[in-house]
Amino acid sequence: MSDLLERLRERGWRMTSQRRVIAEVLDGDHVHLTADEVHVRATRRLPEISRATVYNTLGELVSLGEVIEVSTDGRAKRYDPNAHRPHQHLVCSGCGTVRDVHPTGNPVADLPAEERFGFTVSEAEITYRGLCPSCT
Amino acid sequence: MSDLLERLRERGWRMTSQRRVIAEVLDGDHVHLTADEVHVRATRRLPEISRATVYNTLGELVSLGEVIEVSTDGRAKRYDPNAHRPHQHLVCSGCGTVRDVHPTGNPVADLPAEERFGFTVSEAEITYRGLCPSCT
DNA sequence: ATCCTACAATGGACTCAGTCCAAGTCAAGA
DNA sequence: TCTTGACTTGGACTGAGTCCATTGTAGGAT
Repeated sequence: MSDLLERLRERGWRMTSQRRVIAEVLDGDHVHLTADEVHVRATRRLPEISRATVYNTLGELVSLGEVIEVSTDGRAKRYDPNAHRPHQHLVCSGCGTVRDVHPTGNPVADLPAEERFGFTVSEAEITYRGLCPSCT
Repeated sequence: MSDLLERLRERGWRMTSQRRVIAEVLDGDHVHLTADEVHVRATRRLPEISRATVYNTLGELVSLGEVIEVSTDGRAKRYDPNAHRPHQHLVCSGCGTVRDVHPTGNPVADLPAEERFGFTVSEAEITYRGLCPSCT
């Protein structure tokens, strides 16, 4: 994740302790935290960080393309730092766990022209649902 | 949609004017209204219908499997009465218009075993995004 | 036709996720 | 080390949805 900090600095981001902590919290694979979870974890390292800053920073990371916003359940949005390798999501209907997955094929190609209603289709977002080993 | 009312009556639904109006509002193809939009339209026919009733009724229709809940944008959920023919959604990134679409192939099959993390995968929900003819 | 009652509707308070803003703070270039 | 504009803060606010005590009523029983 330090390469993330590097990239951000190169783009002229002012590096504050808040932003550093948020970037650290988002480090790892299969990380899909809500803004609130990010806030809780960030607070453990930097007690006075505010909710507004967490929302601001996550929003910036999303517009910079460094983090992806995922809504798997219609409730709080989740933030996925694995933005540089295209992937889809597998969600457990029992406990809500989310995993990054890589289906075969090109999903957009599976939508025939006569089903496109004249749209220019650029992207397909897939949410697989099922039960994880411990919820089965 | 009268067949919907029929099915509901058979399942022992008490038929009230509120429920009838909500079912009528949801009639049609490519209908993807938010709860609030349903409420506004229902109010035109039955001025004193309450928000709570709209939410209750939509929730019941969803648990009965007569309506599908769709969250295309992480904001308000949308309600799709086309529940008896499996389909996916194509959303315009410009204006938010939603169309029901039918991709070829079986999306669940495109997720290889080694990408399933031991989950029992039962379903795949696809959101295609792009620009509609008038937003292009 | 009327009565009964369990199921349904109501509206207002409440929660949860997220946004907005005016005021204070501070990173980093001069 | 000074300066300044970008960043942070907390609290008020919004939008979507839930909860609940009270009131109303569909539809079976009489």
